[in-house]
Amino acid sequence: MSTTPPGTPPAAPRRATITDVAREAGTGKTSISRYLNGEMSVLSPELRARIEAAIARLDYQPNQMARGLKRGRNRLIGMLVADLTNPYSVEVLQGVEAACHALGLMPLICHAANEVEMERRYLQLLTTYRVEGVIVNALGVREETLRPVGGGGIPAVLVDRQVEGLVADMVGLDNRAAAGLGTRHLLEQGFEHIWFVVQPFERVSSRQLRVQAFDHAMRAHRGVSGHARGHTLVLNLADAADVERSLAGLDRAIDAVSSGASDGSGGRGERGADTPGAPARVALFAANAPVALCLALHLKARYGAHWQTRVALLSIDDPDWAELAGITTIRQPTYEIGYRAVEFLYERIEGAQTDARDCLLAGELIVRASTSR
Amino acid sequence: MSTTPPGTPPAAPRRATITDVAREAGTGKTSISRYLNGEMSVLSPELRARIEAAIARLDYQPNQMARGLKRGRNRLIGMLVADLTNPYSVEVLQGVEAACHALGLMPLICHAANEVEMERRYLQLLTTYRVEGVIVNALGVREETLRPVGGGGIPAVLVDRQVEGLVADMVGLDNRAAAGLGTRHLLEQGFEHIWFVVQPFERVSSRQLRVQAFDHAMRAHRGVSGHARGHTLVLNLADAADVERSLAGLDRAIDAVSSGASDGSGGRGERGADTPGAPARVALFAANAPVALCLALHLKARYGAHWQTRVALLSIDDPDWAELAGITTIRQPTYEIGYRAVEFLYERIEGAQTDARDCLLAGELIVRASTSR
DNA sequence: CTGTTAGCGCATTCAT
DNA sequence: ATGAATGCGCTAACAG
Repeated sequence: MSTTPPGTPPAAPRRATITDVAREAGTGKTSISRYLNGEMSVLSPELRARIEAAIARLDYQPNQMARGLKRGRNRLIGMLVADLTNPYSVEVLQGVEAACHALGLMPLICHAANEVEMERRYLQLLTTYRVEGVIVNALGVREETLRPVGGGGIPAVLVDRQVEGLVADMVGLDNRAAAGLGTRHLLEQGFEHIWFVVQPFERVSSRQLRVQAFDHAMRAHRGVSGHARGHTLVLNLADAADVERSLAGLDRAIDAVSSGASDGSGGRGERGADTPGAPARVALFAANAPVALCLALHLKARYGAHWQTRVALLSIDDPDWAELAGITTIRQPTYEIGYRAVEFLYERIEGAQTDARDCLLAGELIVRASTSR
Repeated sequence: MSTTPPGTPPAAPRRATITDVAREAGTGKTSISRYLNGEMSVLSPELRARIEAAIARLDYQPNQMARGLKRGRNRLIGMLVADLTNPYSVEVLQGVEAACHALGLMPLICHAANEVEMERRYLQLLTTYRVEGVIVNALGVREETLRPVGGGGIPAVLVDRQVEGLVADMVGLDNRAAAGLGTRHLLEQGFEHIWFVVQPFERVSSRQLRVQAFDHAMRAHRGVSGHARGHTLVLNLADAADVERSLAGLDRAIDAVSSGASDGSGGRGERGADTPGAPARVALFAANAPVALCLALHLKARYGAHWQTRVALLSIDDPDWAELAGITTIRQPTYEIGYRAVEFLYERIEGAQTDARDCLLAGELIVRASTSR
């Protein structure tokens, strides 16, 4: 017969289709379809058994593409990630995956690698694959390139960053609260000069919010009791030259502060690692993990392994190496961010018509050695 | 007319189809299809212009699903990643993406989060979406669950790990060479006790190879001049209790070595951070970054910030924090691994019938403070 | 309960 | 050079 001998599955040259199964089971395609969609109550046990057998024999797997084409939904959602290199993104992803899993969705993950052009390309590609919705954590998307998405197009929810001009659900860290939390921590620790270091804003709303909140907290402090001073430094990590320039400036500024207080060892500071005479009074507040890493590497190069005794460091984001390096951080509820994003998206896919919602989740301060005096 | 007024694209409730475009352009669907497939030579400039206009007006985007259904290939490939948390994976991914981009493929990234069950699920899901091939970097897939794949099924290429019983292309680090390289480095540095620390083998061939190469290098050394001793420690990172137990054992062993040479402070070793009297003669060789991080964290907890003066650490994989922590590593050519994997896969998708090939790429030793004496 | 029919959006013969 | 017809694999009315 045409039945495949049990021991030797000669690797089907062509995947079986629903028609094959129908023939094999001696019935119509409809019944097969019904079986696939779990409409068991409407199938005689006898038929059902035959179908089951046929499916097994043919190792049949329904073609999702075809199903999608027919019913108009393919259970695919797009997940646009600006930078997978950032542990934050990976963690969010885990939440997304878990939620998708739970809701029967399949996330199509697109990694734009910090390239705005890539983001555009992927967004368009996702559209082309007719994803039912997208979760966007992008660097440079503008309202226009997201036009097909969001509004009248496919549902979208933003992660971490708002997109100007686009009304869509958003879920992310409560940036104001987080930056305030961090700033106050540094103030309480008695640091007198605090630099908030952040990447160029591009279109990333969260970066702006964090800076603003930092400024706000600094001002509030000055109003009360403080004399601490806050500064902002923009660091374009994508541009090595710019980074070097900016860090050199930062170094000079730090030297000025130090010399003004203890020894006058300004200039290029020849690894003053072993002179903890002048307790650190300057702190760096990194807006996210990549920035923090860049700063830490620089500080280590400049002050040696004991750089922590010279300048304090605090970072939003809590990468796994923070513990190892002993860096105080503000951990984001990444997993939950991802999970909620999918939930929001799902509601809209299912037709919910609510206004755009914002879901701001709180960060958690994790104090380590880098900010203790 | 039904033409949409230029200024107000009221957000198409339903995406335009090829039929819409045909109607809009006043022609048949065939011509549209030809236009989409770049068969320009066969279209009158006049018609071509009309089509272009219609497409623009309707913001038409061909439905990839439908195309795929028709022509039997959807340009989708699956990329199964065991653990995105491991920077190695993300880096490989970048290579994969670049190659896909160049070849007109769309990678469907699946993150199994170190769960064998997930791997099975995703593999089956990919099959269901009729991907044209898969790149597999999995933890526990067996030949059987990969049966539909590989052999007679869809093309597959393995990354980093071989799958027993499955004949498929493989690309990854030259593990033997890399482990040998690392071992010899430690030997040259004069370390006398070296522990190779690795996660449970599961079905991961690369882990076995690394251990073997380590043993081999140690034996070779003993044969010549050495008296250094090599040990192996299996660390199940997924099981906190096991980790604790194993590390405790390691601690005792290290203490034994130390006491045998200088002071006899065995036992629980109360943070001997400030007794650099006994130069480190023991080294830990981590089989990959997650293991290295685990070890580093433990050492730091036990010996304090100066743990590096007590025991050396070397790791395969070169995560970004290695530089910060000053850990010697063997960097894998991750990007290239990903790129090559896609190239291999593409060849097979295009019908190449070569035997299974192995592509072993060399690792690069990056010496940092953690292994200098 | 079960089978027949008619498309989903597109690429492809095959005519014209 | 162009269009009409057919079918990819599947679901969703409609009949029986």
